[in-house]
Amino acid sequence: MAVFSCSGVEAPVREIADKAGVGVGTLYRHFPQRVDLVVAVFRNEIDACADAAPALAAVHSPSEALGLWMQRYVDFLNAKRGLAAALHSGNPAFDPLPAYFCERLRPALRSLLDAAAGAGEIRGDIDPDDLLEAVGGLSRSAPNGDLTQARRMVSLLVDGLRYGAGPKA
Amino acid sequence: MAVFSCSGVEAPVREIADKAGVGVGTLYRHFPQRVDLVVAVFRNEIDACADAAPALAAVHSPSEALGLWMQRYVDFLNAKRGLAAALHSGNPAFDPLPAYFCERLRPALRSLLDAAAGAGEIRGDIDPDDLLEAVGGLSRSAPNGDLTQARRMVSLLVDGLRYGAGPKA
DNA sequence: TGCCAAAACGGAACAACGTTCCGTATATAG
DNA sequence: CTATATACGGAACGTTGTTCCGTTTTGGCA
Repeated sequence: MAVFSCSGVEAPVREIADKAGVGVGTLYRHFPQRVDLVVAVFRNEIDACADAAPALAAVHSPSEALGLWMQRYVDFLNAKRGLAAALHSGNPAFDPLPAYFCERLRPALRSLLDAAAGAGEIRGDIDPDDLLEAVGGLSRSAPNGDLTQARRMVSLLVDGLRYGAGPKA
Repeated sequence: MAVFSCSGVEAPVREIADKAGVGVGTLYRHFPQRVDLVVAVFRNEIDACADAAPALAAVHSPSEALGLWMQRYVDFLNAKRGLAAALHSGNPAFDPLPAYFCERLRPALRSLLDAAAGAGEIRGDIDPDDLLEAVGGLSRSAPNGDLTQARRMVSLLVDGLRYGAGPKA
């Protein structure tokens, strides 16, 4: 993961092995192909992002947790910009990743939305998928380094969720 | 071009040289980098597609020429599906290509639109860029081999252009 | 504790790739 | 016709992903 974010997804296997302090043979026993390595890293980061949801919910109010998680999600998308190209490279090894992406992130976000809606802090008619995709579009449209703009837009989006909040159904 | 459409854009340089009946040295004198080769092929196909416009206009009625060229454009997009991934690979050698794409194809389409609109066969408020992008989206959304669907949709689109046609302004 | 099979390791070795280089063949000018 | 310049072909180089095998470490049994 460190090598990927430093030297890009195209970093040589040897460099990764060196950084990990192991030989290439060891690396290949754990990840038979180069692609398996990047898939594993990607799944790992998806998991980390999904797991952040309950963690945030435990120590913040529902709508605060939602807002903080959305920013966390922006970070995730920004870090994975390099991988987006690899995903559409046609390599079938990447095919299951989008499904895993939804499978993990959608419930994570849904739990945050439900909690916030249940507490009457936001409106209740929000589809997690819409939101995930919207934030994706937002941070894709922003230029490379300027993720502060993406943050502002997402923050605006979350405020929008609060606007129509009514009392608990 | 033959090798690219047969073995994909990632075809080895040696294979291209063999197919061309020359040595790799000769190939590299004409195209110093592998990337230059695919850029040249791409520009070539853009030119061929753009040049098809006046050729079709010379032997068909304005709206027929427009419809035929749109189908020709679908073929072009379909053939270049493999290149689309390469274009977004971050290699700066590909940067000028999108501009060239617009520079050549926009006037080509505009001349067809103007001719058809001038003849009162289609409406006159169509933006070439909108159309190019729309067809791009149409043939991107269609599955791999099924370009007959893309053809039908594009044909529908062209019929739509005819719908609002009024007498010459 | 001492030994041995089994697993894990490291890095040299392989194949394929893009790219460079140089000896040879071809063309061109005088 | 010769001399120079240009174009050519393919062997050779460096770097990549991947495989292979000798060595080390591990873990259970006497």
